[in-house]
Amino acid sequence: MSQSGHASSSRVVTRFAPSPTGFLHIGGARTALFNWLYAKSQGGEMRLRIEDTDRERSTREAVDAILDSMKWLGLTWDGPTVYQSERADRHAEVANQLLAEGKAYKCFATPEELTAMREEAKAAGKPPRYDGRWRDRDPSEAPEGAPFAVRIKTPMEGVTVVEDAVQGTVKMPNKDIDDFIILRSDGTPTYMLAVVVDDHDMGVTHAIRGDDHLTNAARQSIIYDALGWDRPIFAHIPLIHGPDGAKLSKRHGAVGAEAYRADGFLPETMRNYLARLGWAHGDDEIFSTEQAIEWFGFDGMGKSAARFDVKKLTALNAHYMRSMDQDAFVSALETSLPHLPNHEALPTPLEGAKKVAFESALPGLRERARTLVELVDSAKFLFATRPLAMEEKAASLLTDEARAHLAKLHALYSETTGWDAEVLETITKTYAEENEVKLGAIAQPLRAALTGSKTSPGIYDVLIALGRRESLARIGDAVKSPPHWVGNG
RNA sequence: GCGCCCAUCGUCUAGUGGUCUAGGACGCCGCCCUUUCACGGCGGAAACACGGGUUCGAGUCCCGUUGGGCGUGCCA
Repeated sequence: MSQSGHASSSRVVTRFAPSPTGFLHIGGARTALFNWLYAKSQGGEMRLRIEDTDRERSTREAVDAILDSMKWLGLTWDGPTVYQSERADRHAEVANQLLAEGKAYKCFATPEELTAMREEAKAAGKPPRYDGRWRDRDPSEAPEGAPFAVRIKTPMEGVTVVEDAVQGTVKMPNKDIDDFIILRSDGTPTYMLAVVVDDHDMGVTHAIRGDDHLTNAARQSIIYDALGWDRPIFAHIPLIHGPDGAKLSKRHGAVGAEAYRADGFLPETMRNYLARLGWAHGDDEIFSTEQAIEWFGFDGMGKSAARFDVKKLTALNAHYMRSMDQDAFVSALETSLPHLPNHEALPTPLEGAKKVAFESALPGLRERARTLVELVDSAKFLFATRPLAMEEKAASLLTDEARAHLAKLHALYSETTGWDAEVLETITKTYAEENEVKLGAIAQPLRAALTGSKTSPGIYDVLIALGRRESLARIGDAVKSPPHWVGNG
């Protein structure tokens, strides 16, 4: 194991260190994004470390889910994935070193003792901290073979100062930090020790994480100091809260990143939205990932918690839905499709005439859908089989009068040899003018006949996407049958 | 309880002592465009938590109050 001191190189190394106890939390996704953006912006690298020292709660499924979500979001990491649990020997080694140097000590207090200690302190109106009862006691006073945990000796006086890239100078009185455990009685490390040792050994130069860790930074600094190691630069970013300002939790809706994929949001949207939450580059709202990398820095970070706003996320997604180039969009759709609840609405594999129809309608569909889920819903009419199921409001458009118009239009459309938007528009508008009816009085029933719905892309686009044969057949259906039977179907 | 952090429209934010009668975005309302729905365009309502200082001058600096968050585990 490399002991080679702190990084003397100027290469930036950030890291994302989730604990695998569930899916990738949306807050975690943003932490990962910031670490990634900063590493990229500095020409450095981001490492990934799975903090699975709590064997009880860590699962393989959770690890897979987290990696899967990161991949979806396009957040790549450098080097091997480090599993903290595999480094237990190294952690114990460091704890023993501290023990040997007299900077840590064995504590033989039992869990019951500790609980009692806390309750007494609480009852007396004092802070519930470990009282240091074994700090200066000789281990020989403990019962033979009694289990012990290793605690670090926190300075009794003074303050521990953390220079934070986001929060500024933060001072914690040492009297308020107790002698916390670094090695459990079963010989495994606690989070506090493992983080310090791993960040050091991995050459991490910047620890960018949620500000729920801000007070931990002081504790970790005490370990760094005891070891004589340089601390990384800490950057504690504000947390994401729910719409009500409280900690983001299940009751606010989706908290897992993968849920947003299932809801039809694009990775581009997520990166842009998450980056904008707690960080800003002037008034820029919509920016590419490349721009974010170029602009990213701690000076753009805010200090206060931001509330997660699905409405704004949706609006941003709508933007990317219609502005991405077609190839990138199709690729994103294919990636997300299996995760969408309504994915069965699209034929798989999508090929031949269906593929042609879909791609033909796609620009018009994208313009109107805010999410991939909405897009898939709106594409259903393309693949519907005749006779079309019809929404009630659409059926009501097909009055006898409207159907009479459609019959004549059907005849006109049948006569034409070309089947392109220009020709169809000319025929339709000419018909409307000659018969002195508003275009809407024709276009709307036509839309109903073709899509079974009151809303759709432009009517000529629909005609084109459906093709001559299917379009004429659907119009014919509407002409032949009174609409009410369809609505009751 | 104790410690730490935070505080501009409903929400995300711009703002680094004078150009702020506070700007942008989402959302909301109205109008226009229009074959539907969207898109787009135009306009509108909407904020410096409160109280003291410092200063010629404070959204911007300091202190306090209030409110919110985090931490206080042999969880991470």
